[in-house]
Amino acid sequence: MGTVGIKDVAERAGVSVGTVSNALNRPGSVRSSTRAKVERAMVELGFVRNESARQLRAGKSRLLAYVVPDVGNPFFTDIARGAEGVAQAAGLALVLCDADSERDREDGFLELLLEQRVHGVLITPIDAANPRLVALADRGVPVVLVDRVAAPGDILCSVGVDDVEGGRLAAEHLIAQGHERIAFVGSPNAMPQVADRYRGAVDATREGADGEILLLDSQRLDVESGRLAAQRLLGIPERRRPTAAFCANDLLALGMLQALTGQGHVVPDEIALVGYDDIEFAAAAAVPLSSVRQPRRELGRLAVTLLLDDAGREGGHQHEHPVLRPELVVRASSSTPPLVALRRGLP
Amino acid sequence: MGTVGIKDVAERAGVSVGTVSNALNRPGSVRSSTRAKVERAMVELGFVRNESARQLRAGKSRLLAYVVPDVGNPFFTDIARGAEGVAQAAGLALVLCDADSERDREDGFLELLLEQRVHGVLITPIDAANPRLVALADRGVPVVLVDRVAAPGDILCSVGVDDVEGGRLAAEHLIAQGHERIAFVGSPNAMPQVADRYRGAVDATREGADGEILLLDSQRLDVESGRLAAQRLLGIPERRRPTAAFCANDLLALGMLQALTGQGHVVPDEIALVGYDDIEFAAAAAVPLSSVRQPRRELGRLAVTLLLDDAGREGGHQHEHPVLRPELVVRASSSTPPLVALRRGLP
DNA sequence: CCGGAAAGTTGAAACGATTCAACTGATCCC
DNA sequence: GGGATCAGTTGAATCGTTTCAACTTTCCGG
Repeated sequence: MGTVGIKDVAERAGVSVGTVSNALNRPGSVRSSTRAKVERAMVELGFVRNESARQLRAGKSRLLAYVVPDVGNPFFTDIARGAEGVAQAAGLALVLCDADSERDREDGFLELLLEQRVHGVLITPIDAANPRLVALADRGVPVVLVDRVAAPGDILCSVGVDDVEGGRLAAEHLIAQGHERIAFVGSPNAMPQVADRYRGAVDATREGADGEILLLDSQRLDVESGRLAAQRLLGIPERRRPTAAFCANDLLALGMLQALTGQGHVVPDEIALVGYDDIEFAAAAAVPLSSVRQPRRELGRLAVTLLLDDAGREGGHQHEHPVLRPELVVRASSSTPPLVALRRGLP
Repeated sequence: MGTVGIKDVAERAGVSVGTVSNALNRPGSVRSSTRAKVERAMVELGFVRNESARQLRAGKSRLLAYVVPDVGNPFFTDIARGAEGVAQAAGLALVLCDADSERDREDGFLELLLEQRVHGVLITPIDAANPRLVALADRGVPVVLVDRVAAPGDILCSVGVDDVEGGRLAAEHLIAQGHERIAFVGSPNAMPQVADRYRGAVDATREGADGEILLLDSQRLDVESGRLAAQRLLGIPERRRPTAAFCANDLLALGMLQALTGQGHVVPDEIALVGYDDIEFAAAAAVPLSSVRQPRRELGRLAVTLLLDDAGREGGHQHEHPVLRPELVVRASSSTPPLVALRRGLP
């Protein structure tokens, strides 16, 4: 009574295996009375199609994978949500692979996915220069880099958000609120995304003329690092201390917020904060956090769309690199209250 | 130049396909000089094993899936982290499937996983009575229910946390802090986990004699619902208003915290808060949140361990239903400050 | 240097679904 | 009635790997 195959169904229904297969894949081409017989047999025997066998013949599976560096970060799960919708509409299932910030895991997944002959791979790579990515593409598995602005030599599709613009938006906003000394919290050297945000902020202060940016380097982008950054900020003598901080992501900003208010400093009066990503918890903070919102779901949707296009064409697929625009969401953490504004001589 | 198969490798290396397969799966049984030849051929041709074909023969894949109701909830991703470790050690890869709280999606994934003949399925089901779960197990796919305390008729493995105990811990703590009117925020009717937490809290007040519980029903367990619950709480005349709220999860508690402080109410002086799950953002809130911590990673590890045990035995596998103990983490949101304690006549 | 055990290698037969050219009957029209 | 057409149906070949009984080679003690 091992497993029920198409053959058992055929026998039971008194037809050939070809007919069962047709009933399954091209129902229209089978006389309805026959189809009924087959369907009944399938139910009676509890038949479940063996996807491995189908794949073996088809050469491709119906799985789409999104390899993320950290499933714990709501930013990525939101992208996944967006991607899932489009994937499902195309008859593909999206599964998530969590590399947990480890290259080895990421490599392990890529290897597995290649062996599985998955339909396609979305990935926010720990290192976009990983040769496995190109190897995958060479073997005919469409790959799309997610949350990545194309670099010159890129030969893969990618979707990204204009982080320079995002950094600029945040800094311009803070300057408009009257801040002249602004801290940037993050690690521009570790991640290109962060480098861009930093650059955008620096550009804005250059143009604004009377702003300056202080870099508070923070290797990791998590809540704990935010708390530490707050300590360092408070260690600066008050005369020279920045009156605002722009954080490379919301986790950092939340950490700072906690440390600052925990020590009696009022946000935004003493120190204004702007985060990045606009995760759900940003709005839910005790002092709702201003943040640069990335169109996450759109990013996911777009990524799958590109991937399907790539998979669709035979060979000649032009790789694309769309870049979306971020948007500043202003909340209490950076809205200068009237009194403070007056003190700073703002309109 | 289509795809490179084991046959091409065999030809190139001047051996038979059987030998290539052996070199791949039982390297010890192949003379090392032969193995070297084979390996070289594989590299030269860029051979990648076709997992579908292997599966077809083996009857089972090396994929483990965890079907979650909501990847956006850090609680589940932490469980996944725990699970991943054990899975990897066993040579299996764990993928996440996000049902997004929709039954149809969940069903879709289960169907797919069955067709893929996955090695096993972990699931935190939207509805544990879903017949597909048992169907899966009947077809020989090990299934483990996660975050589920076994109900009498259960014929699947499960791992859970004692939510009655968790509810009790939270309520006892609040009572010890001098609170006599306590609100429970959540939807005991929709989810058994929440029902248990509620029951534990009610039990505690019964025994504590001078406590009482007010149920603030909230269908969903997200931040937005928490904000709404806060409104309803504040709508109660102050004389009769609870002085503490125990929320069915941290998202609710964070929502309440935001709404309360946003309207000038001081937590914990006026209203104390306790959440559930102890997600990372709980500690990072502006008023750090007390919460009942569930051993999430341990839950994940245990689930995979059970699953592997189930998969290992031939037929006679005793289903197990371990239940772990939660732990209360007290932070500022429910620590009665000295002055208030004095007013309430506490030691 | 022989016999036999051990080690290494071979190749054909699975695994289960899909495909497709060939076949079978109907149906229709002149 | 004969030929053409068409809708359904058939079953053998195929996908790429694993398995395993049979075979060959190597090794060793006597």
